[in-house]
Amino acid sequence: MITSAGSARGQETRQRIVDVALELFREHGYDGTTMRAIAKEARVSLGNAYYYFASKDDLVLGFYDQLQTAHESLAETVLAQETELEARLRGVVRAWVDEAEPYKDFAGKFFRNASDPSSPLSPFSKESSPVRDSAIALYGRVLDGTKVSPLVKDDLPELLWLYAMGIVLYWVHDASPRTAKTYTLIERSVPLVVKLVNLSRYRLLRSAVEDVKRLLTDVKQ
Amino acid sequence: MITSAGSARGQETRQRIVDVALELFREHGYDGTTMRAIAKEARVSLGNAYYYFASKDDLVLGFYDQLQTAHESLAETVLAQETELEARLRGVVRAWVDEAEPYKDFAGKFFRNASDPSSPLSPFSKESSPVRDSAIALYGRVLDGTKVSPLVKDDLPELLWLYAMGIVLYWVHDASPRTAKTYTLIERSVPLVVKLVNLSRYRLLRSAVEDVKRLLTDVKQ
DNA sequence: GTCTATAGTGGGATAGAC
DNA sequence: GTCTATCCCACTATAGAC
Repeated sequence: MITSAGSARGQETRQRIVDVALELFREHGYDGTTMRAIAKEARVSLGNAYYYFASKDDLVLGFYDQLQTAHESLAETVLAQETELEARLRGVVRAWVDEAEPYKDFAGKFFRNASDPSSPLSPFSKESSPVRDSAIALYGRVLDGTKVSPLVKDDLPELLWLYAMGIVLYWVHDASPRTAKTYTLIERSVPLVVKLVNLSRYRLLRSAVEDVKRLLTDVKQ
Repeated sequence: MITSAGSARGQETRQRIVDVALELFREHGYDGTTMRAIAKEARVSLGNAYYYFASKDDLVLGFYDQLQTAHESLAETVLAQETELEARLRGVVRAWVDEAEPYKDFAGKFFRNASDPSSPLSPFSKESSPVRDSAIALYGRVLDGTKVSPLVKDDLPELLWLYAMGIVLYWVHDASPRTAKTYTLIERSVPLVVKLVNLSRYRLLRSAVEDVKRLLTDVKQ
């Protein structure tokens, strides 16, 4: 969330606006939905809608937030069942695609803004850092109970999140029926990622791993 | 360019609009530049500007086109001098960053366009735009005269281009002074990429290479 | 702090005459 | 190909109610 708590009534209004917005987005697309229509449908004044959301784009952050929460709870059921890194990672990434499916049609519009660095919607922006942090934390939990070289354990959550962002990027552009190709990509790439992670155990690759780690610290913004 | 030729006078008007737009974008940023201001400065009516460019974003595509051409010619001088894969790749990628530098402030807006799946310019879209093809071809020329395993030679141009897209993605979000961090990233990652390419020579990794190749063919849109 | 109502402004985009 | 006139809508401003 962007704003701090507020009263119960405020939270309710806020939620109602997000809900209505998502419904209308799904129905008429992002551009086809006006702030006036959202306000009307949510039974608030236009000004009041802007009281809660600084801009139309800002509403999308509410969507991110909701999606993240839904993903988290779906992911937890996966993590409760699976113990192998491969199954855990695949399950969690798949859960995101499952969860986001109904919004596929207008996700492109969001992503368009999200890839603008000056937009608060950018996954790398300051504004989305709470969402980002909890997403990264989720990929940290993917590693729970698995055997991972301590050499990379600290960096892995962020790297796995980055990998998942790559999947999202692909998904947004995936026009195959029911995004079948995205599922194929996950199926095929997760084992590769896991192999790579396991390789980091070997002495032989220690210097290469150190190289990558140094690259990351130097280059992290 | 998007539209076909048109008359000489039309081409002139069109070019004038692009030139003015780039100048104003650089001066006041993308959002700070209105279509009205562009039209006025280019001495055409607002409607006439829209005759040539379907949208404000569309104007940015003119910029992309111009940048691509400039990059290619700068890259050629690099390729004429260097013979080692590492130096060639580093030089070509650096050339892009050098060339794009003056436009850094509003380059994000361009990137936004490119990552819109519904945009024909989307670098990941099926209908390969000529610009994308010539960019990939450029990374093919990076390999000229270098020793690369025939197992990967066919896929490498596209993969190197993908790597370069990753650098661009980073650059767009890079807020360090004179994008120093992007240059660091190039400096550190190019050797890793080259090492990886050289590793593909070894029998030991043949199955892994085949895995990746199969992944690519299955997942290519 | 939450909300209404209303009246703007600015700028992207379009229609249709010439 | 070029214009003028207009539309639409995100967003702002303001003044006040509870």
